[in-house]
Amino acid sequence: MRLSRSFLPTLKENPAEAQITSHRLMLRAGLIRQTSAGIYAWLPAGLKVLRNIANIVRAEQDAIGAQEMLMPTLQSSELWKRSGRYDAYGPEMLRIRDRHERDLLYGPTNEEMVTDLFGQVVKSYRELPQVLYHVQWKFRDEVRPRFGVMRGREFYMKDAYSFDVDYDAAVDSYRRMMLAYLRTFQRLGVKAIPMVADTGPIGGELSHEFLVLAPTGESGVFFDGAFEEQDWLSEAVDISSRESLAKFFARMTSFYAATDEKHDEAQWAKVPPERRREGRGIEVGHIFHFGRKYTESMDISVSGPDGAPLFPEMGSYGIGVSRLVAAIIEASHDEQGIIWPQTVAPFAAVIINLKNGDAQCDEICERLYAAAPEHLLYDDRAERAGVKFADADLMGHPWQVIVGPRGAKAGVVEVKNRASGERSELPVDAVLAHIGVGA
RNA sequence: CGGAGUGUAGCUCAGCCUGGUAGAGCACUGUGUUCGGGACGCAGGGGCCGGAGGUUCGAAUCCUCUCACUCCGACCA
Repeated sequence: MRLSRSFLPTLKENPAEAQITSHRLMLRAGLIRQTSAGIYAWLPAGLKVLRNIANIVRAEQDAIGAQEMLMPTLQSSELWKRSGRYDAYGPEMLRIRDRHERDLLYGPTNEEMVTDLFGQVVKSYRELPQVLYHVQWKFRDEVRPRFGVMRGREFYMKDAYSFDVDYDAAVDSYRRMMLAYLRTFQRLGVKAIPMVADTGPIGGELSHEFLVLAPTGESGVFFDGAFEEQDWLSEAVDISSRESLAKFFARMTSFYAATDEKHDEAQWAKVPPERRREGRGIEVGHIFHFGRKYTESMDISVSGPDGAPLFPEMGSYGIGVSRLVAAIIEASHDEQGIIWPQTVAPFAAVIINLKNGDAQCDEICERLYAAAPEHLLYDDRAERAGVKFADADLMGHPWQVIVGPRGAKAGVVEVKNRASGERSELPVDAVLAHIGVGA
């Protein structure tokens, strides 16, 4: 993308309505614009981030055998009346009436819909397990939306639903999902710690929340520092083996981790002092098993081995994709702006042309940019160097490729790493390999 | 939903108390100088002062209603 032609409105000043860092930076870096209270338009760069996150989430869901589908945002009230939640949900649910006076709602979640669809299709226990997910916009009419997309009313979320033949199989599904989540967050470049959670109004036994560590988090967290050392991406787990899943889960849960609400001083005392970590966290994911709550209340069954109706055991698993954009920024920024992890950054690098119109600078920039225009932002604006540097830092591209007349004469450019601040001079031909872009 | 506030140029804000032809900085357009960390000069463009009523010779300013947004609290992926 050429910055001179882009719809990427960076702001020098802080918008008055933005209170927290991530909200300020998202507005200033041109990622979002508010259109109503708690409702945001995602501008091109913001959308790229949202998609990058969602695609990593998808890859890890697919890897454990979950199948992506897409359910609508608007749902019929009938489904919710069947589960009894139409009346139970309260004013957080946005209720809509169509021209035929039929009651609809903008979905805050999809248990009812997915269970109904499942029941229409799956007729035998032999077809289990099934894990279905989608990434879709949801709406909860928060009394008081705030903190930008962190607590918006409309939000983008991945939610998955598992259907299993019995409790033990449901636990397997739960553990597979746990592994997928650990891998997802690791790939997203954030530290997200699973904490035992309340099962809340939905009920159930197995439940974990994932909290991204950030100083501005809303919950206090206590956890074993050994967690930070784990590499879940190379963890060898055979997801088709109950034994292997159990072993992985036992190891994972052997590390202490709890929010302040669930904190247990006695257990905490057993963690070696040098490994005790206290901090704050932002909830970005939640997994839980809730059994037959919906299959029974909605009367959705399959034929069991003995021919009798069998009500599948369910679990549901959410990741707040839009909230993650803000959470990642809360966890990764400095005075100058955002510091994107490479995997989610809207652009892998920005090419800063320090002297537009200089034949050598232009030529080098164009050559570099042509290698991967979709992954590179080319700052070809007729701005002064300081403006370009400031915007580059603000937008948080992992790499800055700085092309100035001095280096151009010698055939070198400067490469700056946004996270470490490290700078190095490289021959033009070595740049793309260095930053991991292009062929 | 209780309490408190704010709506004036694209952004940040002044002007309102004490009514009298709408302002600043940044941004934008033209131009010249400048040019590796948010430059400077000159010349410009841009506002139904959130909306509707009212008071008044005259309303951004006073009064009433309304809409929107923000903050504090209770609530929350």
